[in-house]
Parts: sequence; structure tokens; C-alpha cells
Amino acid sequence: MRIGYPCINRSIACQGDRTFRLKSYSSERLIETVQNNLNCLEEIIRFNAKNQLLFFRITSDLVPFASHPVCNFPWQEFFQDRFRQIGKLIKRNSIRISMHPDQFTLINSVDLQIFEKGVKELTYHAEVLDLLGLPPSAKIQIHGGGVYGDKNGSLKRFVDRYGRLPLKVRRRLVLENDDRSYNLIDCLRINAETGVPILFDVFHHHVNSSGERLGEAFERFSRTWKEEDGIPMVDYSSQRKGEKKGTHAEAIDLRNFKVFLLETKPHDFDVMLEIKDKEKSALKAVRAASKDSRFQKIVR
DNA sequence: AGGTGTCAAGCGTCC
DNA sequence: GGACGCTTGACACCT
Repeated sequence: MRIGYPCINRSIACQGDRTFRLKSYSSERLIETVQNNLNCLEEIIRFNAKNQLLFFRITSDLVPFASHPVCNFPWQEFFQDRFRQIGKLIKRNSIRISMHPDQFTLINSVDLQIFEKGVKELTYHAEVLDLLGLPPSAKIQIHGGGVYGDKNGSLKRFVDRYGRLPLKVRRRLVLENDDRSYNLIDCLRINAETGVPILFDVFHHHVNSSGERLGEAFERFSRTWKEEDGIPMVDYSSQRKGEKKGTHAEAIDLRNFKVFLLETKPHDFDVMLEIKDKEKSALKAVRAASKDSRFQKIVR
């Protein structure tokens, strides 16, 4: 078990998810921004390694506009040495990496152009992980996409489009249950047709449940991860009290987290804490899990 | 320098 | 049929 947090670290001065407006796009601006973002990524990785935070989600803003037609700069070649260096640092410290393209990226849209834009965006994510030299256990997570008033048809369209994705995307793609459209059962149906591993979001399963208890859910999605995919990834967050359903909590509730650790035994997995105060809560979770045998397997 | 409106992208929901 | 939420924050332009 590794414990981690997504995209940004507020404890260090370096801010590595910098971007800019489309209107101010230029190659110079891109180079400057990516240089900064890579430098900060390296600092975050060092911070994480030092603090036993061995799971990290790299921001999709690492290379702004990478999949946009405006970007004709060969950032892949230009930054390849830098990527390779940082990748070595990641591997040396046994850190697991994921990425999560945002809600605009979906492969089952009825509009083919949206699918094609999605493929470009997914390809960009795959290229980042490839340039870092990471194995296929470094994953890219997306949701099922739209329903368009016909879930069966839309689910089938996902399956069909999945088969048309470039191999470099497919070997890393995993499907996450979301908080309104595609619950765990829907995702498992897609898995049965495609073999895509299911990344389990504990909070989404609570908000948009298909009824399984936690133990049963873990039984089922864990089996969708093959040897080369690594151990399953899990997203964990909790409800912010007094806010509307689905709002992420400000800080981790350690009592709930410990119950979660107990309830999920004996399954091993890597857990991403989607909590607003990011690395602060992740550090608390590391302490809470420090006596758990699953956690000790990685951290020696 | 400080204030503030607005930001690449798609979907679903609410009015 | 248009505005808004989706993890909001920070960019960019204005004064």
C-alpha cells in the first residue's frame, strides 16, 4: 500500500501546475512554463520520497495546451532529458504515478470530434508517462463519460471506442466509477467487454452506489487488475460536513480512515487521498497507516 | 500595485 | 435554451 495525494503540494514554495491563457500562447511561454512545472515536479517528488508519500498524481497542466491545435512545439524532444531524469528519481524511490485528465476528456461522446480530441488528450498523458520511462502500472484514469439518455448504448460506444485507442493509451487506461453516471456495476460491465482495470473511488461509490458493501466491492474491482497493471488504485475522500452531497472534505477524518483500513483487509492497493489540504492530510494518513502490514510492505 | 472578471475543452441538472 | 457546477485558483487586463 502506498498513500498519496493529487497534483499540488502547498508545503513547498514551488508551484508546479502553472498555466496561462490561450490568448497568450507562444513557444517561449510554453517552454518557460514547462521548465518551471518540471522543476517543481522534481521538488515534489523529493518531498514525497522523504515523507513516505509514494503515490502521486501528476497534474494535467504539466504541459499546457499540449493536445490543443495551437501547440506545434515539439516539447517531447525538447524536454526528453529532463523527463528521463525525473523518471529515474521516481523509480529509484518506488513511487507510483497516476494522471487524471479532466471532465472534458471522454471517449464515448456521440460526437466523433469530441472523441478525437479526447484521444489527443489521452495521448498527451501517455507521452508524459512514457517520457518519464514509467512501466504500464503508471495509469491514466478517466470516467465512463456521458449517458445521452441511453446508458446501454453509451456503454457499448465506450467499448467500441476503447478498441480504437492507440496502444500507448490503452496499456495505461483505467476506468473510475463516477459520482453520477457510471457506478461500479456499470464499470464492471465495461471491464467484462474490454478488460480495462477499474479504479475504485470510495466516495463516489457512496454517493452513486450500485449497492455493494465495501468488502464485496474490493473483491470485485481488485480482480480487474492484471499483473502488469500493478496493485489496484483507489481514490479516497470524504464528505465535507454541512455542504451538499459530493463536496470533498477540507481535511482527512482519521477515525473514518482507520475504519476504512480495517474494512478493506486483506486487500492491498494504492490509495490517493482526494482531500482539499492535499499533502497535509496525506502525511496524517501515512502516520495512521504506519503500523498496517500492507503499508510496511513498500516502506522499509 | 491592487482589484476583479474570466478562463480550452463536455456533460448533466436546474431554472 | 441558457447558466451553472464540476477540487477553485490564478491569469490577465484594468485602473
